[in-house]
Order: sequence, then structure tokens, then C-alpha cells
Amino acid sequence: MPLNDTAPGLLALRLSSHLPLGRREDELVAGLSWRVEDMPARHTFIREGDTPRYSCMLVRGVAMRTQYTAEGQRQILSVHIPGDMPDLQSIHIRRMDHDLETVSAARIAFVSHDDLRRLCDDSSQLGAALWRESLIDAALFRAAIFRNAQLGAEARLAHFLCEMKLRYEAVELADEAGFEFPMSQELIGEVLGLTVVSINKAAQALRAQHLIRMEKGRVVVLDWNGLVRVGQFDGTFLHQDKSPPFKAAV
Amino acid sequence: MPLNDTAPGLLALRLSSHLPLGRREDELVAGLSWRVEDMPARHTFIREGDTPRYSCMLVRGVAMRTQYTAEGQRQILSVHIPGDMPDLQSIHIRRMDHDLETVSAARIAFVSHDDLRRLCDDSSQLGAALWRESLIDAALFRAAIFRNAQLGAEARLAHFLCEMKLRYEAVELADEAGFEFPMSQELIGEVLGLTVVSINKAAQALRAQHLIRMEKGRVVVLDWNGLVRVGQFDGTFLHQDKSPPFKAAV
DNA sequence: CGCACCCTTGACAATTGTCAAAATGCGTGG
DNA sequence: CCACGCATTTTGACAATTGTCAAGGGTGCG
Repeated sequence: MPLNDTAPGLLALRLSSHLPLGRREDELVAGLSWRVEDMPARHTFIREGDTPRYSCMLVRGVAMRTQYTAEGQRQILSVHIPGDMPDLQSIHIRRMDHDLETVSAARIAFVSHDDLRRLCDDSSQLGAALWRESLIDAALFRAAIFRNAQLGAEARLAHFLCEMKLRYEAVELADEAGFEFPMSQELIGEVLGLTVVSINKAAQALRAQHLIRMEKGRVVVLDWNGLVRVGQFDGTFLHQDKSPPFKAAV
Repeated sequence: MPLNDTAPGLLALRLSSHLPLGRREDELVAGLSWRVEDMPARHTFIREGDTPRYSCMLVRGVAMRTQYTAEGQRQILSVHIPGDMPDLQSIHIRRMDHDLETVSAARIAFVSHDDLRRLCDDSSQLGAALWRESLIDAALFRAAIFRNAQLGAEARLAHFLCEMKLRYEAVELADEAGFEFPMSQELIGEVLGLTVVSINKAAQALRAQHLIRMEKGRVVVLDWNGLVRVGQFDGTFLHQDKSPPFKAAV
């Protein structure tokens, strides 16, 4: 049974990437109660200024954190795929400082902060795993700062696609045929701080080098090493190594 | 007695900004044992790839997180002032994905991960406060992504100075005479993804509007509202409101 | 079939970077 | 106290990257 299409399964998969889960932890995770909601594309489901009492996990589709300038220009702060908990921070930060919007139609599962806090109290292992999850979230932000400031348009796109490929692989949603990626070039531009025009040219350059294919909502990496080289990509920041600095008590 | 010149005092000050500390928590925090080290300016004291067994708190001076391109170009990911714990994340992420360097001569206090974990186990309140601290760290990264992608040179500098002013005030290191800020224009450029030349012109523009003064390692904000307007600054992301979403049990 | 939405292309503008050099300020040692 | 060296700030000319604006073409969906 695949773990990557329900909220409890995805959470177990994600937390076990941080530390080995014992039977007790498995049961605690499985015992969480989720409210599942399906949403259309381009739907803002949490707004800046909100004080949510639930955190969410993306089960299907793609979502994004966004923030707007005074003139209404949107910046995409991060892109999220199944298994991500893009507002985990709201468990300890009352007020949202950004929006959450769907990119494609999405299924999102909500779990109450109270339940999550109880989970942390019942198992300091699970508390640590959730904390670690939020720390890796922060590591992705650091990588974005670096990428957007230091790399040219072509490299920025390559770096971003490398990141997305590894993240899709981690939830087993990528194979030889690539991965479903429903972001338009316009939106990718809003992630990378570039205009559609620049993204389009960068994409063409990467295709001309036979590094990738981008077609109807799907990305195929043809030459991983080449893409890594162009994007100066070092995936360390994803911390997918499963070696947390503490000994897990099973 | 000022709390902002020793590690235990700064930590108590910081954690109490997240939630009211009871006597028990005060004692636990005061019981931590620190190793204090003084360092010269421009000294790299934690390197990418390291697997530290200590987290640190900046007691005096200014430090920065940095990351380098293949060509050796440095990006400053964040700037840290007394009271900050710039490698708190290493408590749950084994491998450093960036460097830590001093900007000015600095005093840095180290506390072992083991002690911190014990602290979290002994008081879930303190655990939550430390977690929240790391979540606010992440909020600053989001603000940096927004700022560096959406704002022009002048606005970017204004935004950055607004942020630093509020952070200095939070540790009571700012007054009418401004705050000590030992970053050269070169370094500020590395924060904002701009060259010295651009920073210099942006700084001149802000001075010409009588918004700030920058002189020998000191910044004075002359017109806070004006600076906020130019920088499109909304300090919400600092979450200095002392209203965590949980009831503190005292 | 027509309307969105997205991708693509081209000409031109604007911001920022690059390079180089001069001016200023600061600390150290004579 | 002054001289020197070094880091930092400032300035100007020019280049490069990216943005802006505009338009055409493709594709899918109602």
C-alpha cells in the first residue's frame, strides 16, 4: 500500500525520514484525526493576518506560500508538494505573516494544533521530528535566498528544478518519466524573482542543452549531472540523509 | 542589572519574549552551562559540513550566516546580533549547510545540544519557546526572500535597516542615538544581493531624504515612518508581539 | 467554435553590475 | 604629533542582465 496518498501515510513517511518510528510513535501518528478538504486551483486558503488553529498537510497537488507588495505584486516564498506541512509554524506563531494558495487543484488535510501539541507531549521523539521538519523548511528558505541572489536566470531555474526533483523523489512521486509539475512559467518566475520572459528563455536554454524537458505540466530531467552543474546545485540543504544528530530510542 | 550582556541573561530575555517564564523555567535556564569565547572580526567559527555538538548564542558583536558560490562569491543569508542563536537548528540537523562568521569582534557562548535537549525534556514550555525561536528565524528568511526579490535597491536597504532597528531595540541595544552596526556597505551588499556601488547610492538617497544617518559603524534612524514607507516594511514577521498561540502554564 | 491561458518572440528601456580611481577615515608605529 | 598603510566610501563611464511592452500562436475546455 503506497504511503503517499493519505495524510496519515504521508506524515508517517515524512516523520520516519527524520528518525525511526517505534510502534508507539506509529500508533500516535495513526491516531491523529484529520479534516480533509479538496480545493480548486488558485485558491487562497490561509491569509496573512489569520490566526489558524490547525496546521495542514498537502495530500495531493501543489501549493505555495505567497506575499504581496504594496502594488499587489506577488512573491512566491516556497513551493509545496504532497507530504509538506507548509503552515506547521502556526503551531507556535499565532499570526500568519504570509498567504497559502493552491497552484493546482489540491487535497489538503488539517490537524488541530491541540492534537499536534498533545502528540509532542506524548512523544518527545515525535516532537523532535516535527521540529526538525520545520528546520528543514527553514533550510529551503536559505537555499532560496542564495539561489535568487547569486545565480543567473538559467542557473536559478536549473537549481530550482533540481530541488523539486529530489523532493518529488522523496515522496515517490517521480520516476523515469519525470514528475507532474503544474506550475506555469509565470509562476516559476514568481518563485525565482524573474519575469515570464526570462524564465522562458532560461527554459529554452536548458532544453537546448538536453538537460530537461518541460511539457504540459510535467518535468523530465534528461541529464541530472548537467542540471546540477548548471544550477551549482548541492542538495545537502534538503537534509534527506536520515541522520539526525540524536540517537533514536525505539 | 542589564540582561543583555551575558548568555544566561540574553537567553532568559529571549525566551521570555516567547512566553512568560515561571520560576522553574528561570532556574532551568539559569542552570545551563556555557563556554564563552571571544573572537576577532571576520572569523569563520562554524563551517559548512561541520557536525557541531553545541549551539551558540551571540553575546556581543555581530555575526552572519554565509554560503559561497562555486566561484567563491559569498552570500550572507542572515545577520545576527546579541541574543540570537544562529545555529540553533544544529540541535536537530546534524550537518551544517552554511558557515557562521563574525562580522565584528564578538563574544559567543556555546551550550551543548545534550543540555538543550535535556532542557526541552524537563520543560515542554522551554522546548516550545526554543522551537518558536527557530520558527521566527525562518520568518526572517521569508522576509529576506521577499525583500531581495521584490524591492529595488533603495527600498531593500530601507527594509533591512528597519528590521535591524527593531531587532536591536528588542535587546535594548538601541536608543535615540541609534545602534552600533559594524557592517560595511560591502557586507550590506552581500546581504541584499547588491554591489557596494548600489548600496552606496541607495544609502546616499536615504540620507538625502533625511531618513537615516550612517556613520562610523553606527546607524541612526531619523524618520522611522519615512523609512518604513520607502522600505514597504511590515514588521509583523518579527513576531515581537509576545502572543504565542498557546496558554502558558506558570 | 471561441475564449482563456500559456508559451514564444522581438524591440527597447531600466536597473544594476563591472571596472577603475580618487577621496576619506582610522589605527599603528615612528 | 605626524606619517603611513589599509579598509572603506564615493564617483564616473560603460556593459550586461533582466524588465517592460506588445503581439502572435498554440492548446485545451466549455
